[in-house]
Amino acid sequence: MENTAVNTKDKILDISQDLIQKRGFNAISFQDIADLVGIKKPSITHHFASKEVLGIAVVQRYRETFATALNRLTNDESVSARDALNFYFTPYQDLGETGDKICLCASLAGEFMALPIDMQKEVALFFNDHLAWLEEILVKGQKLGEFNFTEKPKDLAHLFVDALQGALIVQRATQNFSQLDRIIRTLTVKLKS
Amino acid sequence: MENTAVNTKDKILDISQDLIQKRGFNAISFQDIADLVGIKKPSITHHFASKEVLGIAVVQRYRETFATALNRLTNDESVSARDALNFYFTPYQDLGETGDKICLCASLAGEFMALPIDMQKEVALFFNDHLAWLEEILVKGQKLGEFNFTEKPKDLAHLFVDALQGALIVQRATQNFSQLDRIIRTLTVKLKS
DNA sequence: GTCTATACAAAGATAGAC
DNA sequence: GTCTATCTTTGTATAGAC
Repeated sequence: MENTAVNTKDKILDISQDLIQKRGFNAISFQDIADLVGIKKPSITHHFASKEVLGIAVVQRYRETFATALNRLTNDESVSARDALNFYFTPYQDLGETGDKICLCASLAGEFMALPIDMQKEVALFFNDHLAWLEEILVKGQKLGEFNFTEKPKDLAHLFVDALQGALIVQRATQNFSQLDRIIRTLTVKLKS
Repeated sequence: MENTAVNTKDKILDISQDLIQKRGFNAISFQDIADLVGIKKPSITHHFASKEVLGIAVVQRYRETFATALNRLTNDESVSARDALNFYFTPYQDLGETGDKICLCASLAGEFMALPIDMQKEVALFFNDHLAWLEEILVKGQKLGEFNFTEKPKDLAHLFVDALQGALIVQRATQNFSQLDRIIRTLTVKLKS
């Protein structure tokens, strides 16, 4: 999940993502992005034809970065279900520590009806990716005796995604930055085998 | 939680709230509001001096409406903890059924860093109100033997708020509209005494 | 209390020089 | 690939008539 761009195009993507996670898509402008990248406003157009095109690129990259990381975990037989789940929490924990950023897709989902349709599709894919991955991990962990729970795996996967995304949103607003860690503990305690 | 305004000022508040719940604060304009209210754009200024003033009024009213309803439940001795909790779910369920709206404060919290400071404060108060109320109800239900759970009431209150808010956000994006009801069931099953 | 008219700034986007 | 210059639209806000 590193963002250390060398070329301008990636810098634009990095800074746009950062700004959206802080303020949302509709509250940022080419001017904001250009200022932080260190170029002039119209130069962005050379890399991304429109704000919509830029927005789509940002979400797509974000979703694919997660998909790749999650698939790697699932395919690696040496990684236990519990380790995989713990690894899943780390990006949320990193976001929580920033104090001013939430998940890109939570930010976009908050203004969902004001998004271009192609951005909406990417956001939906992101959540569905995560729900499916979590369900798979929970089933795997249950089968191998790592987890012990009575809920349906699908319901528990929903609970995890909703609670984690909600926790980041709520804790940023309330400035109560221990909340995410507490939620993670509350969620995982129920998996004790 | 009814919104059937008779005067223009309340109509502006109602429509603004509705639009923010759908699209967020930064994505809406006086023009959008005026069109739906059926007046001209500058007429809004007569009722609310600025967009910020309007925004503050919308959140404040929203927060106070909830606070009043929740306090009524807490003060009414004839209402059991379980009934109070079930009543707490109904606004979320109503929102879930719209298919395109989320909690006003979740929408605002998603673009938190792009909000005027006084709107931020109102949003924070809203969440803290709900967290405190839920904790109180959980403690009460536990004492009276209505609920049976092992988590700390504060942690469970966090889980409820985060999961409910998260569920509305995620289900709107994924168009999977059974998710909120499933989350509510998942959450309440753990309270079975 | 609502309107028309307008001011002013900022938005996204394009053209064309370098 | 980045710039300056410019276009067009839209945003919030104000002035003043009715």
